[in-house]
Amino acid sequence: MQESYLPEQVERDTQAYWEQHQSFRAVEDATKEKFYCLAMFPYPSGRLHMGHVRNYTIGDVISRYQRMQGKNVLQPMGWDAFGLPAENAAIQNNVPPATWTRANIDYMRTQLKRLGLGYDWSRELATCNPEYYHWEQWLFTRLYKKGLVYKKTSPVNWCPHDMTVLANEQVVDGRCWRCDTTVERKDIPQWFMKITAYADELLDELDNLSGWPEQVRTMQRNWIGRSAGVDVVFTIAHSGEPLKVFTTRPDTLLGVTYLAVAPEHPVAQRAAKKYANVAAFIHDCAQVGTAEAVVETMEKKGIDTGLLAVHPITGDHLPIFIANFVLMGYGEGAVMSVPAHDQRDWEFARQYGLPVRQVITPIDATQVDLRVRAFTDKGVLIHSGAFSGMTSAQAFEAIATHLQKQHKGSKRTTYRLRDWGVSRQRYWGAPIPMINCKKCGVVPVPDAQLPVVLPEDVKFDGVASPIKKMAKFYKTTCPQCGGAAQRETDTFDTFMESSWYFARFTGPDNQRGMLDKRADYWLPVDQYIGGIEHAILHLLYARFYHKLMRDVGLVRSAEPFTRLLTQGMVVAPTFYRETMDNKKTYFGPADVHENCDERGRAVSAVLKRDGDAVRLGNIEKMSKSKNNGVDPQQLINEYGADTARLFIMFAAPPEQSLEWSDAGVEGAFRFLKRLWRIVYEHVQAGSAVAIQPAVLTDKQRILRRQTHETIRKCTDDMGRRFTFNTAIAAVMELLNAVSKFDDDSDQGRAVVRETLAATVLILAPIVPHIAHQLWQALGHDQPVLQAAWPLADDAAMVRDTVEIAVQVNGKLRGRIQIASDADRKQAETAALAEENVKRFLDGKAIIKVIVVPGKIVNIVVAGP
RNA sequence: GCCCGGGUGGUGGAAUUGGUAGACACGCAGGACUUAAAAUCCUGUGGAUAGUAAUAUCUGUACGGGUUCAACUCCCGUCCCGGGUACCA
Repeated sequence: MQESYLPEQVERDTQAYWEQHQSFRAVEDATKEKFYCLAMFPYPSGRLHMGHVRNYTIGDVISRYQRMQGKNVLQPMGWDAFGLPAENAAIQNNVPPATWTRANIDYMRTQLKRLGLGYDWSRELATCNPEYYHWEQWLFTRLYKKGLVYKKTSPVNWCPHDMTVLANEQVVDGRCWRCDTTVERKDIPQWFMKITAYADELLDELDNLSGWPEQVRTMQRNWIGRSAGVDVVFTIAHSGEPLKVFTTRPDTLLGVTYLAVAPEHPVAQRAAKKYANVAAFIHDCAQVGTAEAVVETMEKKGIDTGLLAVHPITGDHLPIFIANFVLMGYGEGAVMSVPAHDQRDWEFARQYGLPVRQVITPIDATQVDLRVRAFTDKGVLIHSGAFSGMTSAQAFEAIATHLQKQHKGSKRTTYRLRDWGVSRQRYWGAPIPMINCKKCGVVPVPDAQLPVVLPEDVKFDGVASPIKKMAKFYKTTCPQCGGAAQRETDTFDTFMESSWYFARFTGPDNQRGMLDKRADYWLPVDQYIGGIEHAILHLLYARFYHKLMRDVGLVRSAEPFTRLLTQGMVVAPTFYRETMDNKKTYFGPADVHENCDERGRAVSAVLKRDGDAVRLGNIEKMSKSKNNGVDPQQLINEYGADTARLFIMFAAPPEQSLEWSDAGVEGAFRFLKRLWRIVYEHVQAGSAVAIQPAVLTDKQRILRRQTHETIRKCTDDMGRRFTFNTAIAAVMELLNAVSKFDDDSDQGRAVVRETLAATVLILAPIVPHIAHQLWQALGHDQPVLQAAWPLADDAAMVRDTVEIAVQVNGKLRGRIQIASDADRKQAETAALAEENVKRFLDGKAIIKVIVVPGKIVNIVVAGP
């Protein structure tokens, strides 16, 4: 054993050992309990950042911990390789997205290997490979035949200057990020998957996902947003045409004072033909992107169409407005407005001088002032004819029934969840396997012609997808009639690939099918780990996809991920400069020098390169687009992978977001050096005998007790709570105790040997390289990788006395030592006898005494 | 706007079921070792007051209220920060 800790050498040797022994190769074995541990695969952006290090270290720690519990562990890794950044790089640097992406993968793979992550690399996959997306295309054509896939028009962000579709990220303050042109909404035909057909199951199954954080389940519930409501049919005066709206508050129907329709609604279009100002308003409404956050925060505007609607119950004539916040395609594209009982309607009515008609009054009959705001709670109906006096709940049923009888409405369950639009007008994605034939219409590509391979040798001569102009790609023959036909040139949303990769890892070499029986050995994933930013979209799509695969007979389970750990983001400051045309250029934290105030907060910053000021942005998740990722490479080069892993795990519990700072890395490194030295000095002094518990001295017993208490705590922290930071802290305390323990006797050394062995075993999942070496040094023939997790011995943890706190009126006044088996009476007597406590009881009447065994005694006295 | 989180010393964080706030670590200060430095080791470290000191008292978990014998923890309200918001992944 080396005297000093040389991480580079330790890590090189250990990794060579793993490589040589194929230590992480996962093999299906029906006789062993399996554990499939998966961390969300990365987008190959170029280099790892600290968020990756955190994500993959957590996964590796859990994998290694489970392995020490005797499980047959699968931990794979792959690449979410399609996506927008590759196209941006292609446009900027004139390099094909495939080339750029594969180079990034190669570099990032070496970085992951350097971190010592125990992956079964034989299962590696990249979603941009035809062998992968082949099966996604295959499934899509199956779903088309099942009626779960359809085409409809839907709005996109359109840049009229670049003549291209923009992602929401490419729209900055309503303008194109490249040319600063105001973005427009434009309707184009796109493919959709019927996720709403699974809405009930996706919602109801959340109740059974007990291994998921409640927070994530709540977010998904709200996102799916099942609500009961009523379709209400108004009619347009004069023409008598129906105008359907949906409401979750039919009890307020008698309070409707106007209707509002989307600018794209046929009623609005008709009014536009008649009135120039209406046409201008509609044109105005389209000058905004499609993002919900933008639509919901923009100024609410409307215009009167001049048309009137007839109320289905009262027959009143109500104005029909066009409103910029009503969206075509969500629901009916038209809403009924009840200013008295909906805050947005109230504000709109006030702005345009529309009447406010109260029809609900609070149950407790308190006064409501509708001049101040809308009253949005449920209550009792007034001014509602035959329905007056009913509660909101009663009126819901009564009004729905009434409308149904009159054929003017019916009850309906709706979802906030919308069908999944999977078409992208981009190049770097999996081609949608559909053919458009003039004669036969849409025809799916037959199985024998799959995969539809994306041409990789392309040049970007503009910003548009090159395959849209590539006849070689899109010209084809119709599989049905044999005539000339065109391929779909749109590609899939990249969420398609990430929705089933977890399943493909069970058999990535399968050339004949999407999945095989290995899937049912490994699935579902026992532990999934990834950023909280994926709480809704990715995790919901993956759940949906899993059910789709189940329903075509590929898997048996209903849900893909049994337990979910959502790690908090690693966030970092952003720095940018703004040009005259509002374009922002972001600079990495490594290229910037921050000036801090006396409290350590950054107040200004300059670019190191030129010394000129840059602006401070928000502190955000590390990302390519904001250029605020911190590359772990320097850290690893300087201190080694174990220090990097230990530091990131010690910095905070995994679910908490973490503002990046490398202050404290030294501490992690110091700890490993200390551990190495203590083990070195211990083994240099010779071997150790077996512990004889009966003959131990008090000090020996105390150290041994702390060892076993630490094992117990760390087992809970690492196996159940996932609070690796507190497990590490407990091990640090244990090591502090060992260095204070000065006893060279045989039994003294035996106790130290046991403590050091436990320390190495507990740390093995976190710092596997140093643990591998130290385990050998402590005299074990088997590698630590094959060692079992240590067991806490109850007999070693027995305590004779415990310290408990004594409070008077809830304030701490003293501490007492009492026998650990003392009863309440004994604890109370001891507490009352404590000197400082007696001072506070002096001359006061004791009202009661609360005893919490093993914790606290609180004496409640009268008076001040 | 809406949905979901978070806010504790100079810093990262601990307090697991309502029961001793600040474990562990960083930083800082002082000391030991050294010709010196690095490394290492030891001691102290929320704020205030009193005391030579041991120690004691008051105060303190974003802010304002409340429940309770007892609140970082539960409830109501406010502010600030982060994530998502369906084409960033």
